[in-house]
Amino acid sequence: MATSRRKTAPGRAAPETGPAGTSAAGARGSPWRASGERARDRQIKREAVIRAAAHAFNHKGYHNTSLDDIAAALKVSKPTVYYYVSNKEQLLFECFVAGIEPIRSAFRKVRRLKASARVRLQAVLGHYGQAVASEFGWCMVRAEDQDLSPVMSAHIKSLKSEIDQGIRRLLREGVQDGSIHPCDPKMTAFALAGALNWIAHWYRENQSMTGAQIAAAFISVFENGLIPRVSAEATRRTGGAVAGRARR
Amino acid sequence: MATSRRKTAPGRAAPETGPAGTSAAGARGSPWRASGERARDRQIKREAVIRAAAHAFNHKGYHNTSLDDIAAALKVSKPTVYYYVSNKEQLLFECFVAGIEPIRSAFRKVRRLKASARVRLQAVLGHYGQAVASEFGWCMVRAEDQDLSPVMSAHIKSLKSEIDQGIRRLLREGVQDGSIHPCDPKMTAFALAGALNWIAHWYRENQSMTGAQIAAAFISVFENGLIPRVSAEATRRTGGAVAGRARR
DNA sequence: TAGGATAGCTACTCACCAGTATGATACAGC
DNA sequence: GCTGTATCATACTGGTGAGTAGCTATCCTA
Repeated sequence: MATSRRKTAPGRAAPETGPAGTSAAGARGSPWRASGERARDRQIKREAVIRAAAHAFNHKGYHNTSLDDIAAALKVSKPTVYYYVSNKEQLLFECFVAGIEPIRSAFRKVRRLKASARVRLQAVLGHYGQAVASEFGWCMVRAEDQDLSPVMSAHIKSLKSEIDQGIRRLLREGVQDGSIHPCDPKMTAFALAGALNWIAHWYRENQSMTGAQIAAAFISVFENGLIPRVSAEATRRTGGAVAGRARR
Repeated sequence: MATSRRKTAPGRAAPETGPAGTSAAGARGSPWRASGERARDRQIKREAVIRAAAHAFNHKGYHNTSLDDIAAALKVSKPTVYYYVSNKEQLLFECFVAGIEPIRSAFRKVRRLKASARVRLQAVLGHYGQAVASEFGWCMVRAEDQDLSPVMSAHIKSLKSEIDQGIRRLLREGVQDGSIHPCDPKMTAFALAGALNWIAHWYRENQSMTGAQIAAAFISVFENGLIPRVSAEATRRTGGAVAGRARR
């Protein structure tokens, strides 16, 4: 607790979150090429550290993973890990960001689509499910406020909220354009996200289904609902643009 | 790791799981009444310990809660806590059991019902949701294999699996009796349980909705599905016993 | 009223682990 | 070859927290 923030190494201002966009000087044969290569090397190694951390957190949990474990997995020593990230918390945060980024990008992509809200939601949920089933899914889903400093916690909360609000918006739009059955957007968003988030608890690689397949199966459940449909096929084929005045 | 199990106090053979069944001699005015009262006292205190642990785990997480914290909350010292439970892991396990028991009991109750499988499932899920939103919900849902010894882990897994299988069975029965839309029972059970489990992540007491209300809202989402229903009301009123031959 | 069980406390031990001080090596640029 | 910076290791510190040793007090039974 009490967030013992350190002075983040005086010299090189740590790259922090950003993907350190190839720090100028590309690799076009210039005399600086070597230094550019170094920077790229560093970035690659940094990502390896984050990936190793995600893997370890995934399998043993955040608290049961020591930085020595992560270092050992990379066959380096602990200070080497600290050379690439400033502390354990930041490591979790980076994993979180790596996990959530694909979802944010899915929202952006979908925004350009000219389909019914339900179809757009479907696309987003598909990416969501895949992200949760990815290596970073666990970190994304399980990054607990409890384990993080207030600053990190707030940052993560806002990112999560962004996703939540995006889903709610699609739901509202769907109810309006008649492609989604009238519902409470808040509760429905919680139910959808919850089901998908939970994948991180039981899914492990090498399972019989891929993340995409699971997401598809879940979406089918969400869309149809438990109550039998008199004519599921017919309703399906209308592509969502059905009469939206279902009840009163 | 490596489970540094200690030798579990030689003297008093810890009560372990059993509810310490009122050690003979009831409480019917006999000279042993006092001792019976003592046993009851002990049981009450033990339950208070478990409840305090659940509360602390709930708010701060398992790893961020020390037994000193729990002791402090009860205004006793740490060894006193150890007087009632043998270790921290067992504490988590007891919380888990307390959380999952209502769900098991819901299955038992429902078994006697003479309704369609969907209605029975609905009842189970209602209790499930309420259990997850209870004080023990967090412990039930978040008891991680990673944090427990292999024995505990196996025990918990089997209890969880029992619930999962129960839901799948109701789904299969529902598809057969026509009260549930044809679906993959495994994936559907994962989706349903996942959505409900996730409640433990966001729900806190003093929220605007009660556990029962949330469960009801979720069930409505599950039942209707996202695709609009041509005649939701009509389908609803049939109480589930609709023509089961929806699609081939 | 002695003796044993019950219930609780203070004050420890011991292991683990995040994070660091310090120094060694490799390599780039001069 | 010389100097500064990047990269990594060994070996430490300091704090935290699970679990315990051993003592005290109280209550029950004989």
